[in-house]
Amino acid sequence: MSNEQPPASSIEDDLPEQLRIRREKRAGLIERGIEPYPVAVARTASLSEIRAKYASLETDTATGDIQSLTGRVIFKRDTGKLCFATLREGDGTELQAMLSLDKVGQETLDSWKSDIDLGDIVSVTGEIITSKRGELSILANSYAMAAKSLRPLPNDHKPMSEETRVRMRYVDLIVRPEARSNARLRPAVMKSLRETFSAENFIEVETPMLQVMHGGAAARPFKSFSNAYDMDLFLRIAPELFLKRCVVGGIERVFEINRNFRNEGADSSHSPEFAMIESYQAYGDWRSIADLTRSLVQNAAMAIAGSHVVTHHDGRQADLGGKWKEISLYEAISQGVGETVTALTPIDDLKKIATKLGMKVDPKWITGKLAEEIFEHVAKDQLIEPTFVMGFPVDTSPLVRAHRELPGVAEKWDLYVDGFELATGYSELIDPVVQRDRLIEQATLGSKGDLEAMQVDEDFLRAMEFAMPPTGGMGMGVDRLLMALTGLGIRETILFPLVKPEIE
RNA sequence: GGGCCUAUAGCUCAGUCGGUAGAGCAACGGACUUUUAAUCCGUGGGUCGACGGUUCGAGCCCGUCUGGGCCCA
Repeated sequence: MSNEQPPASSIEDDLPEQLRIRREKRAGLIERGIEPYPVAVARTASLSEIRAKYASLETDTATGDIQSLTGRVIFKRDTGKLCFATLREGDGTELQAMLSLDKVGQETLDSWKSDIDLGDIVSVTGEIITSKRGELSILANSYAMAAKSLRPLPNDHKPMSEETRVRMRYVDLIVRPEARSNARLRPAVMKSLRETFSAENFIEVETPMLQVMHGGAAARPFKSFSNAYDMDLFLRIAPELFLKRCVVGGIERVFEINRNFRNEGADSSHSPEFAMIESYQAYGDWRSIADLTRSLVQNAAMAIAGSHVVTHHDGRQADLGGKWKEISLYEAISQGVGETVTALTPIDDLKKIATKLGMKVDPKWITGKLAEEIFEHVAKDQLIEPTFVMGFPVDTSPLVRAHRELPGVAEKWDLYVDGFELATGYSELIDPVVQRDRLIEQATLGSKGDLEAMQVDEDFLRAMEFAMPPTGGMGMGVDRLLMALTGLGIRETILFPLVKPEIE
């Protein structure tokens, strides 16, 4: 509780007109003994319950059913002796309230007109009727303020700018139907994912987000500090190394859905914090885990769209059904550049190809990284329908086992949908000696200035030395799954994306 | 990292050639017992993102910075 408040006058003087007037109305209510924020108001049913109960009531009908309903006032039409208002509740259901002089009396009608503003939350008690125009309504005997809004709602007829929507999602949720449905889409997808995992006997675990070592992906971490332990801690960039410890311990089918943090740029498909699914299946491999991934995506589509064909917010349809296309990374590169490229193609040849394509080549890129960049340059945009890109370079995949036939290639796929990377999957590297060599190689890159390189996690290696069974593993971005299902940008799939503070 | 666009009333946006700041919704006052983006009459509301410059004069031209968006790498 704060006792120190600046003098009320200094606040009020600076406020814009509409905010000042609403604060004055709040003060006026208190002065007249009316609580603008009561501890409780009458409510006997939700608006949607009333809508369902009287789904087909004839025009100009009185039901005799007395109810107390609550909602936010989003439209107000005051006439001399009969006032109309539209109430809206959280899921977007609306119902009309009517206040007539002969039911509520002059005093109540006047207070309704002067005290109630757009945005206020009210409780109305009265009979459920239909108006002469057929609108299902509650004809008030009385009303009560449930909560006074001190800020005016934005114009309900013009969409808010993208920035305002993100900065004030609470207002976005009040005024924009799509914001409400998007907010409910995500939990529906999460539920579906967990059901799919459960049906396949996968167990959900939670592993550390604050980590002593960061690992499991190529990314720059957020760094923090523990006062109690007097040491640096990192926000995790991936849960991979802990989930593999689970598999060593005998949790043969394991998954985690939780937040990762990467200290990198933000754009329409990257957020500094993002939800990620990771899953490991003992005695599986990159193909079995690809099947699981497809089930997860297709079941999620079914859960929210009732079909494997999903309709994006702009009306475009995307077919996520059936068995998905597979292409080989190096074949795609070869086709894209018009000459044969394999994992054994020397880096100097790759550099020539990249230069010919007009790409800017970072001299720090290793051979595999350059091949991946060339792939993204020539093929990425064409991967609209779901496509598994199979066989990534082994030198950029330090946690993946080598391909059982192709030299220089790892048993790793990336799943592309709509031109972006949705998921990745491996046959996991389980030889602890090879794993150590790979991590030491990474640490060497790190010491040469590769900020995304992995660290040598000795405890992880010790776990591996206790023997991990042959395993398939996958990771999929939840926000990106939402993007693939809806066509929305990442900032629309996340309820409260990071925004820089407003300047005062 | 580079380029382009953008910031004006509570919200969404106009603002011509550099010459007193505009609209719709919202607000305020009034009329109206079947409205539903109600209607009609009237009124008020602005640090034009911030700082600097050019100019007799800047929302507008120039520079720097900040926020937002898009494209490229």
